[in-house]
Amino acid sequence: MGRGKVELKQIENKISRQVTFSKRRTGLKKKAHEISLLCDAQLAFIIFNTRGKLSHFSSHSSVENILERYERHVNALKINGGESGSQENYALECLKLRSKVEVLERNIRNLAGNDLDSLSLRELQNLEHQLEASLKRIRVKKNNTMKESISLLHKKAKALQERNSTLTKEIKDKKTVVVEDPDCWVEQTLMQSPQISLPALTLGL
Amino acid sequence: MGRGKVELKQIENKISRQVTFSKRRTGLKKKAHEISLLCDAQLAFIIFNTRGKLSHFSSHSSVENILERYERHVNALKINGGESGSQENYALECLKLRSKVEVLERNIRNLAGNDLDSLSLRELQNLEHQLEASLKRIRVKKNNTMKESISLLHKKAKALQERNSTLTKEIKDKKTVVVEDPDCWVEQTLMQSPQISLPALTLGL
DNA sequence: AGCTATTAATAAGA
DNA sequence: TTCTTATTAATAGCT
Repeated sequence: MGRGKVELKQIENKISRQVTFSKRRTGLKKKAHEISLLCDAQLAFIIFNTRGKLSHFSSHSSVENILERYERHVNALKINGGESGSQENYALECLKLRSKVEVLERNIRNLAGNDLDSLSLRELQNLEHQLEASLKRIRVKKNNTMKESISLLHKKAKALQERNSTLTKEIKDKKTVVVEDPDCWVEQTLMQSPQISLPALTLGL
Repeated sequence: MGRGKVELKQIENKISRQVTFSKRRTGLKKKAHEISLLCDAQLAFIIFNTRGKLSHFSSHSSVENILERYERHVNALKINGGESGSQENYALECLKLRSKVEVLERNIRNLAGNDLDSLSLRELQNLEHQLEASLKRIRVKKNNTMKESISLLHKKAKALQERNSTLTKEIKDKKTVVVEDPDCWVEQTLMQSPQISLPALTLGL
């Protein structure tokens, strides 16, 4: 919707990227506002531009309120057994969790082949072997998934083909009957036609 | 944009409200995705429908990451003078960190080729491609590290060999002296011996 | 879920 | 940024 189509990739020119950002952000806010009104939905969105400048929008209350609701929602899924945790424990847990997050994030970066400078040769080799093993497992899983799909589709195809032959045969039979009773033929044909007009092999995935 | 204009107020009919919600939510996600791609922006949005059902979308990392970034941003704005809120903030941060840890751990398990059952075929393929790319990078890094080690060792070896020749030559010189002064020879030899008895090529690693 | 007549968003240009 | 306008995209109302 503009003077031409746009490719879905980063706009090279910095100025037009900024202009587009500004325009589309306005559009996004408008749409967000509309859906919240029309459909009685609560929403928040947060957006950082390339340079890290923040904009945000929320339908009803503050962004914070909605984020809190979000957190509650996400955390409600967990059984969250121990209510025993007092205030001090939260502070302590925070510290632990922060360092845990740091470690996990570094692991993930390494698994993605980034931030490798700090690793020794041995660690690099371990990483390599680990990824090779992962890849193997993932490929096995993928192949199994694909095989399952395929055999399912084969079964489906077969069933449909059988149904097809049955129907074809039925048609022949009806025709034979017809020769003996023209009125009946017309009636039968009309009734059958929707089914006859192709139980096309819908092999959807 | 539809068969007619719509008034900006809650849609009375429950069914059409739901349908509109679903359609517009899709549109909103699409637009969000587009702006994030076109303008290199990071964004997250969170939306609850009338009945409190949650949907969310985020451009790059997880919603959690962007929320965290948001919190950091907002907190940086506040002078954060009052320590009053700190206790509650810890509790809130804990909740966020816990869910973040959960997300990260799931990512790591997937990267290790575990817990793949919940993934679609497409997700499996993405994972496969990601790991292939990682592996490539890691191998490049490993090779570079090895090459560096090797050239370093070559240099070291060369230096040691040179030192070796120097020492060998020195010994010969001493022997010549020795013939003229046996006492001196013994003393010198004893002093030199630790070095002579092989500056064995300690090619570390 | 699809299908289109319509309206709305927006790219390019000023 | 803001306005204009030619075009493309989203979607309201129906099936």
